[in-house]
Amino acid sequence: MRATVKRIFTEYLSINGHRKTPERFAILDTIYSIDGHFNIDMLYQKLAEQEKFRVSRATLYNTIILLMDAQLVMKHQFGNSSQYEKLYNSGMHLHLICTQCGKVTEFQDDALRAAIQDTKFTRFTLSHYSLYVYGLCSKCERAQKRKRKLNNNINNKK
Amino acid sequence: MRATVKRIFTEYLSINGHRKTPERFAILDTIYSIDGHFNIDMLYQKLAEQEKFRVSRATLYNTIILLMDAQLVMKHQFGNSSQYEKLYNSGMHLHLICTQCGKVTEFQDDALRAAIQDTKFTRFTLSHYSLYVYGLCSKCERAQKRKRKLNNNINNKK
DNA sequence: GTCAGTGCAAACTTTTTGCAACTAC
DNA sequence: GTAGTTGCAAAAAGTTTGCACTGAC
Repeated sequence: MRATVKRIFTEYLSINGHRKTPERFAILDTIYSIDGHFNIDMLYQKLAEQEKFRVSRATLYNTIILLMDAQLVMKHQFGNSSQYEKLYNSGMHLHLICTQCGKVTEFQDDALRAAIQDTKFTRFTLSHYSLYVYGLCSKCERAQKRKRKLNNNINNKK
Repeated sequence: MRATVKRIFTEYLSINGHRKTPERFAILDTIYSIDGHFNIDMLYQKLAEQEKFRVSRATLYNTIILLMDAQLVMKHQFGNSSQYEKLYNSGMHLHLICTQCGKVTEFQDDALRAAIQDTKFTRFTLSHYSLYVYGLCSKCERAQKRKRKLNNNINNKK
């Protein structure tokens, strides 16, 4: 897996006339060692601790742009800071987001995946996708119900 | 439509013990006069020109949070600044995003919409959703092909 | 040797926060 | 009258940019 994405990235850099710097490969490798979402800060810290490399934030931003262009990384923006995710061989882009507590969960659903993949677009070539389903997680749903009941009682008494 | 969302918002404010300030209703009304996406800056300017109200950005951010909680507005984050969109009676949350030029297009597909709506989630209550399909628009696809051909020629000559 | 790429810090943009003034209740 | 809201300005958070230095080609 890591070897494969490294090859893809090398090829991408060659074709587009970019240099093959050690920083770029260290970043790619670190990204593919992370499961799930990460942001620039997490990536910065992970690189700082596990690798010998000290890579600046500016370089992280630069490299992420290349990796997105090479279809090796995708960007999400749930919260305040952008979240990224490895893209190669990773089908997990269906998200449940609780509008109350903000918790993000990934889920699997083959029927849904097929429906998206099979959709025909006019004048557009699909490369990848991401679905965000908003609603209430079970915890917040229960809290909401309690709250409503409480407010109804107050309003009825008025 | 505007009257309906105003009623929903009024109810929401009552139930949650928030005040019914003129600023809040002016913001709601302006949002529902906008078609498609908008960001805080656009909303600020629109309010400044069309309404008598001068509403600060802080108030816009505060109110948007209430409107999201009341399920009247949803938030996207494509580019740098957050984009928002009215949510009531609006089914257009399927987006095509060109990874090259960044163009965002909304599209309709009833089969896809049904597939999403019919998906059963465990311990999660769907309220709304948003699908982002990434790829190349026809313009950038053509540009990409030209570029690849050019690079192949260069590499072959080497 | 050359120029793309890097690190650093400053600049910029967007969003959040603190506080005094205001007003819906 | 009294909290919840607002406006303003300052602060914070995230990202981009300018510039001198470095190293891949």
